[in-house]
Amino acid sequence: MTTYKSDFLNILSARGFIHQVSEPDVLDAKAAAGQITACIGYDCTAPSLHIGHLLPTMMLYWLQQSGHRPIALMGGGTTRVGDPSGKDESRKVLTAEVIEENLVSIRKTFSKFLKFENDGGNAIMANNADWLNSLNYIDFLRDVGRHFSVNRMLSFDSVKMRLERQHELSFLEFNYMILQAYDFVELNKRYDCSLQMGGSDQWGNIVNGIDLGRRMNSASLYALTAPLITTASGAKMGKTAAGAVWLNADLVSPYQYWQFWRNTEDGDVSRFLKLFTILPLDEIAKLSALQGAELNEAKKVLATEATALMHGREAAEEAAGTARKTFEEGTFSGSLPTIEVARATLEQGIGVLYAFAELTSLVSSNGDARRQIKAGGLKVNDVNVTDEKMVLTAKDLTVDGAIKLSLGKKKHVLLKPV
RNA sequence: GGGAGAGUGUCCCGAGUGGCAAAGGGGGAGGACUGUAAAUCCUCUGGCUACGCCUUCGUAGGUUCGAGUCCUACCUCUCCCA
Repeated sequence: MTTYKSDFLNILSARGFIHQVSEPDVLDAKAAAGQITACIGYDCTAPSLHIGHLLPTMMLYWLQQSGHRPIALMGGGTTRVGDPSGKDESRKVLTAEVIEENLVSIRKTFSKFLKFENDGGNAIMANNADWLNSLNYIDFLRDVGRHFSVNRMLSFDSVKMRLERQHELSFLEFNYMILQAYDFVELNKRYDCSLQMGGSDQWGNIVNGIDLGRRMNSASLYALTAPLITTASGAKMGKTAAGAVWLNADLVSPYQYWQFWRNTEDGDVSRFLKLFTILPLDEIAKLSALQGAELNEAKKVLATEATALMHGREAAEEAAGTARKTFEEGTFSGSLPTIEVARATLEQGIGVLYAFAELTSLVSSNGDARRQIKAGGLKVNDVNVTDEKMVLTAKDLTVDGAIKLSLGKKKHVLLKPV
């Protein structure tokens, strides 16, 4: 591991955030000498960030913690274009309204990690729509476009992949890298931002910005990218059956979020503790030394710490408690996901198929419910369902006044009469 | 505008060229084994009021006892030429 002079790079390096850095020595000296300003760009393609955004966001966190100034750049303008990097299909063009809604929804997430001015900090929230939307085409081509060589743009991976696989790459998307490069230069002008960070797939885009800055303003800009995180078994991180692991609590509850981290593979625990929690490294070292089944303790710490960072300490403890009761004590906690049913409906009796497929959506259809029953995957109050004609009534209410429906070992929903 | 090719089970990739919901893989789900892990093994992965019925191969028609497959028109995409 390289040793740096600046706290910032030392922390990132020690915790495993660094994949590539341009001119590491120069950047290090600059960060050691005084405050630097760095930015990370975020798409507004969805109403919430997901786990994949967490890594770059943690870099902004450490940046601020080590005395520098972070900029969260919202892609209100660039999202209207669409980044072709890493995608072999054109993205649907989003309307300005949707982008604006997404932007507002995403914004809240950053205040969990960064202190903005209204919160006594120095972090900046920028939106590239502020300068991109009003660009004049001809002026832009003359000022910025002339610095780009199409020959070189064609050689970038994001472009090459589309061409090689004979997929369409629209001129709109082809311009994305120019806009992102321009963003960097603009942030440099406005806020003296000299470093852009991002995932490893952003390297090409960021380097373009560095070149453009040098040509337009003789500015010295730097790039730092984080490694692409895959799980120990090689899968891309952050996808579950239900889709992406979102950061907004209304899309993925703190309990589900906690579960996501709890189910981390053994081989990832140490790495994830360093990347996704802010625990001191010596403590992480201790946790990582645990072997075999004891590693589960480390996973719980990982889950609770990561959840606390995102959803607050209280929600994290509650999720941990719910998990403990559900998995270790065999009882259940009222904070499991709950579906309410009218008491009268329950009095009349509810078919199991209906309960699982319609009420709780644990399974996707009656047919799916039947299959799961056959496979022994459905449980009512921890007892396997064997008869698909079984009817749930008030008699099935436990002492806690609810019926616990389970799919497999991990997914539980409470049915509560009201 | 001219020429060539592609669109299949609504998660993805992909066989299928007149006859059974349509091979195979990935991904996913459940079970077994475990530690709420990984690996491995087994099962499943269109819908329903279910020994039957309905819906599905880009869209709309047509030929046929029968169409993913043949014909016609159209849509979308890719490549080459202009």
